[in-house]
Amino acid sequence: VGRPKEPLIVRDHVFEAALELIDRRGIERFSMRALADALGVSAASLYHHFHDKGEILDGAAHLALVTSRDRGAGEPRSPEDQIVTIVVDAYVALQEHPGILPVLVRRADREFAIVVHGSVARLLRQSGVPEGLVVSWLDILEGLLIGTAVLEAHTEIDYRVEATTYPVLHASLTNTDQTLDAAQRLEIAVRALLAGSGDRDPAARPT
Amino acid sequence: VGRPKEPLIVRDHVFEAALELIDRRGIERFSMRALADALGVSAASLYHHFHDKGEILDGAAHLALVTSRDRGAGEPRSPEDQIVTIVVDAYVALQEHPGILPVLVRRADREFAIVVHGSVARLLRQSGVPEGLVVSWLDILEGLLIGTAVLEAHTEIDYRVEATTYPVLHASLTNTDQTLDAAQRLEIAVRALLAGSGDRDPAARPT
DNA sequence: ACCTGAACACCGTTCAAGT
DNA sequence: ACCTGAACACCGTTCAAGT
Repeated sequence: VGRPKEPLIVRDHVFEAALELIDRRGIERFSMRALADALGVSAASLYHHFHDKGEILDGAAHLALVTSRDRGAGEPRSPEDQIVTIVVDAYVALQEHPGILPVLVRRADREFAIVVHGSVARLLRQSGVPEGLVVSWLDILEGLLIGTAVLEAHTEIDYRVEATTYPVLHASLTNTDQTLDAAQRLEIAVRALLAGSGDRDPAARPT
Repeated sequence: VGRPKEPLIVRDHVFEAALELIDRRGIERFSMRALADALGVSAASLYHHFHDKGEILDGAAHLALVTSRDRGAGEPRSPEDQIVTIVVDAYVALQEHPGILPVLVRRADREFAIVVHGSVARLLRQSGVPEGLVVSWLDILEGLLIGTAVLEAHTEIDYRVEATTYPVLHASLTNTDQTLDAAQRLEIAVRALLAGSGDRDPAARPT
């Protein structure tokens, strides 16, 4: 055909279509041709708007992360509570787009991270983490967040455990009354980490 | 040609060659043809020994994880110290094969995990974690481990942070005297988690 | 400037044919 | 039983050609 009056391809629409496709059919079946089909254009024309496939994946990943909700602006809360809320919210956002996880694992999205890091850094300081360790604790929290999302995206653990060889593990797997889901685990892990984060500089920590 | 007297393809050799190739040139450039070339056979013949590419990737991932060292059998140590050693050792093993990480993210290797889980489960019990929460704490530790490895495999953070918008983060990024490397972060994170893991059942925890 | 069909060099996998 | 070359249906990307 040829050049239309209005461009057929809009960057943001492409990212949305890509994320939608990845969420619905998985990253494995996502291809430039499949995306082009969904958009009603040819695969070749996508290269007029994007450098390569990676740029589209980055955009879709960014989109998945940015749609994090913003609850908890209610009553004043402790810095620890606020950090927990931020981390758990980010986890929920990740969880809603499990297909995009492999992309995040290979291509970090630092543009997103900076917003979260900015506020969490301040909260960490408030809760008594010394300035020189703030970045390290940010990395710890981010690692826990990503790892939790990655593990949860796997199919459930279903390994056979012999009671005689691994008695404790076997008993624990059988005793599932108190088992926590991923969001609950993340919350108590973050609380435990924050409780331990002040240990190195107790004087800076009120209470 | 035809059938040789001795089989040309041995499963374990294939896994070794695959891991070596992935470590050296990255998962992106790893293909059945490249692997076959390295082995001096044809790509088609690999399908006589493996169901598909995924089976080979699983074997390579398993190989990478199994080569975890076994230090620390020296003087008797606290359960916490032993857990720290196991987790950090597993991290080091992961770190030595960063190319295989994307494979681990998509395909969990539970056969490996069970060995680690068996001993860590026992140690968690010893350090005061109630039976019903052992599996949850195993998941937390595993999430932290995987997330730390994933984050570290990325190129370093190099984002621009404006001092006026994010004063605390900016100051912390500038103050790098105390910054910890990934293994150090993992160690203090695991210690903080273990310290917090007993809180729910303090009676079970001896001092 | 923007989009297209056709082509290039790949890829995982299958299969008839060889010994 | 084990290995092969050739083929199939894909893939990301490029490019001359169209308007």
